[in-house]
Amino acid sequence: MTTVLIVDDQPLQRFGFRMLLESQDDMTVVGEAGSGTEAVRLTDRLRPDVVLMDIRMPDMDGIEATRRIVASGSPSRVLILTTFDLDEYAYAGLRAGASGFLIKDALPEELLSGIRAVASGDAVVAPRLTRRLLEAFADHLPAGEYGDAPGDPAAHPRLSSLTERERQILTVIGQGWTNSEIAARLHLAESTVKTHVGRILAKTGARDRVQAVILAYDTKLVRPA
Amino acid sequence: MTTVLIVDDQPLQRFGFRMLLESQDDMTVVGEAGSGTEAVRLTDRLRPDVVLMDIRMPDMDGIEATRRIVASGSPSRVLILTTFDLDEYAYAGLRAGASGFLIKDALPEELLSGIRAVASGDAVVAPRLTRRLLEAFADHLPAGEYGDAPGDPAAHPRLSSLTERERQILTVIGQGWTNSEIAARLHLAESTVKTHVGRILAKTGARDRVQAVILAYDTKLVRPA
DNA sequence: CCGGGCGTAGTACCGAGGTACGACGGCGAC
DNA sequence: GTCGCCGTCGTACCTCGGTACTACGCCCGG
Repeated sequence: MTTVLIVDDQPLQRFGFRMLLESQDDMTVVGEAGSGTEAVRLTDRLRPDVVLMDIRMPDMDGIEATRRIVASGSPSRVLILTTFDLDEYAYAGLRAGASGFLIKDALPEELLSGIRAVASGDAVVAPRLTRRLLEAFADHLPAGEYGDAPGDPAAHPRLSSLTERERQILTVIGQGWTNSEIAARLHLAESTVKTHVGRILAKTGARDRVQAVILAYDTKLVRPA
Repeated sequence: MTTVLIVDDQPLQRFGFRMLLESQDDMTVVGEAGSGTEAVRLTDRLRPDVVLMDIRMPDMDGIEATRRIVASGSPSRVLILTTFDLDEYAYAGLRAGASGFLIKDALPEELLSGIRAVASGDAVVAPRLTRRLLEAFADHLPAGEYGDAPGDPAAHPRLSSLTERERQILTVIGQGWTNSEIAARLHLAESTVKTHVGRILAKTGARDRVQAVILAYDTKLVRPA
């Protein structure tokens, strides 16, 4: 039986979670907390398998509460659950030692399987966040036996307004391709490529493709050979 | 409709995946590949939304194939799927630019939802791996600045034939300056700058200043901001 | 002294790159 | 439905970059 502590400042929200969890015969809600300080205190006392932690709370937010719970050496694992998919939250939450990070728009089944995964010692991150986390932390991944890789786009402020397609075009610009080469290899008209390039320059503030290349390197969109 | 390319050296395995995917009315298998080289070729030709990539294959493994697909600027996203949950594989695969990494013991539903997540631009990692990845993140987050070895750019073979002046010009090219800017700031005529640039391109084999910029970064003549 | 590398400078030419439009189909949000 | 974003394609125009070739003064080494 997986024991869960629900932490959220909204009673209605807690109620919904409780109903969902109690409907599962392998889970039980052992307590509820409405603030960070209460969460820390109850976790220490109840020692639940999983703490379902909201972020935005009065008194002490979920990140800080997570940090204290983890730092206390508690065996309880923290699964952060929030309305917001802001990167900083995920970043901070995981740094604080959370075992997972899900967004509240997740399907009920996803939440349940997430809780089970966390309870069994695994970890989960909402797919929407996983992508950005990987991008942000690809640099810091330990090198495997396969050596260096060309890495992947980084979520960088100057690139944030680019569409997926534009980021892709910028990548190949960074690899030194001419417009006509880009057109040929991506099966596009050169005029289309020019349109994309123009928009990339406008959005990033780069003056020409040379500065776009520099930007691509600086943001680690492309990497030195 | 999500288009998928199945890459696995075992025909029986491919058959199983095909059956599973084709049973979904929002997915279609557009091709199969039995090796890494074939995977790269077919991805370029078929441009599937998702490439379901096995790791252990003859000829070229899935990691290298992933690296090439991503480096080519392809819009296709790679979801690595393997029997082994070895960390190095996950690290290498994600560093290679994969959008996801699942283990073959996953439930069919998990595979399907993973494919959908990846197709929609998100990313997924098997929970069993997620935990260790997060630990790796945590370890490497505070680290940050571990600089590269000094390395004298001048020693690089492609730069060795450049004169001091040419290396200087190449450096400022690498900083994004136009010919006229270089002329103004170095108190030269633009024609002189053009002469230098032309010689630099000839000596280094770079086709244009864009490739010269890339060369400057690759040889560490200039470094990311 | 003279050859040769180097840095400087010029002219002429042309193609690639970038700008400024306009246009259209698809698709998701409202 | 309708609006707006995205990706696509087109035309026209002009600038910048790169090539080709020539030329001159400097300094060093033979």
